[in-house]
Amino acid sequence: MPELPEVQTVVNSLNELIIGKEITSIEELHPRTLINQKNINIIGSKIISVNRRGKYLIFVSDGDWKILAHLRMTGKFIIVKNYDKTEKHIRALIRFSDDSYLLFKDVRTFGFMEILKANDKPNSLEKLGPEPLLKSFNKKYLTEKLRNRKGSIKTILLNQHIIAGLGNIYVAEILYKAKISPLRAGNSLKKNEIDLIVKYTKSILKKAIEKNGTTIIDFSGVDQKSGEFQNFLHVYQKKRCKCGNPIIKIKQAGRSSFYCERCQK
DNA sequence: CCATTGACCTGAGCGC
DNA sequence: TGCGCTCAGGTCAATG
Repeated sequence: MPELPEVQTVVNSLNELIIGKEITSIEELHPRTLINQKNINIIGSKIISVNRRGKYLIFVSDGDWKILAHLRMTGKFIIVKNYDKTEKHIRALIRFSDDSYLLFKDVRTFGFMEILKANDKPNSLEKLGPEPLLKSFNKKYLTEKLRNRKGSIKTILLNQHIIAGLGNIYVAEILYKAKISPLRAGNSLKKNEIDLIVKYTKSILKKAIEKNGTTIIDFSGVDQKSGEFQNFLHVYQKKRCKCGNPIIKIKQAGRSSFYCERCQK
C-alpha cells in the first residue's frame, strides 16, 4: 500500500534508472490504465526527471508533455531488460531505445498513467493539501484546518485535500506516537496535541523514507526489493502494544484503525 | 462547506 | 478440495 515514503522510494529509483532514456513505444495492456485523452505523441522524447506530489508520480519529459501516475494500492513500476510476456498483471509498458522497458504492474487495476501537456494543472494535484515535509505543513495550518471539523482525526489525516501523502499505516503510527486516539474529533485537539501530530508526521515520514518505505503486503521498490520500515511499526497490524495492552482494531469510514486504548487518549 | 457511503478491482485467507 | 464470504485500501462521485 504505497503512501508517501513508498512513492518517494519509487521516485528515487526511477531517477536513477530511466533519466535520459528515449521512448520508442508505449502500450496499454489493460483498459483504463493508460489515459491519453489529448492524443499526445510521446515517441522520440526523453524522460528528464521524475517527481512526487502527495502519492502521485510525475514523469517530466524534454517534450511538451508529462505523465501523471498513481499506484493506488497495488501498482508497481519495474525496469527490465527483457520483457516476459507471460508475467501477470502488467497493465502498461514503455519501451526505450536501449531496448529496456518500464513496466506498470498492478494486480487490482486501480492505478493509472495519464499523459498530459507539460503545462496542464490537473485538478487532482491542484486540490492536494500541503506536502507534510515542507514548512507549509505546520502547527498554524493544521490548527486552522481542524478548527471546525468534528470528524475523527484519523479520517481527517487521511484526507489528501488537508495533507497530501498519508495513508492508513502512517496515520496509525503518527497517532500512536502523539498518544492521540484515532476516534478524537478534529476540533477537540489541544494546541500541544496538534503540535505533536505535526512533529511526528515529519519525523516518521523522514525515517520511513530513509528505510525505503514499508513492505506489508503490496509494496516493493522498482528493484523489487522490500522496504524496511515495517520493522519500526508500533500499532499497524500489531497484536500488542509495548505497554502490554492489546492493540484494538476498529473500523472508521470503512478503513481499519489500530490503536492502544491505554496509551492513546 | 462538511461528513458519510459505495464503487472500482483481484487475490489471499478463512470457515465449513 | 473447493465453495462462498470477508478483507485489503486510495480516490472520487453521489447523497444528505
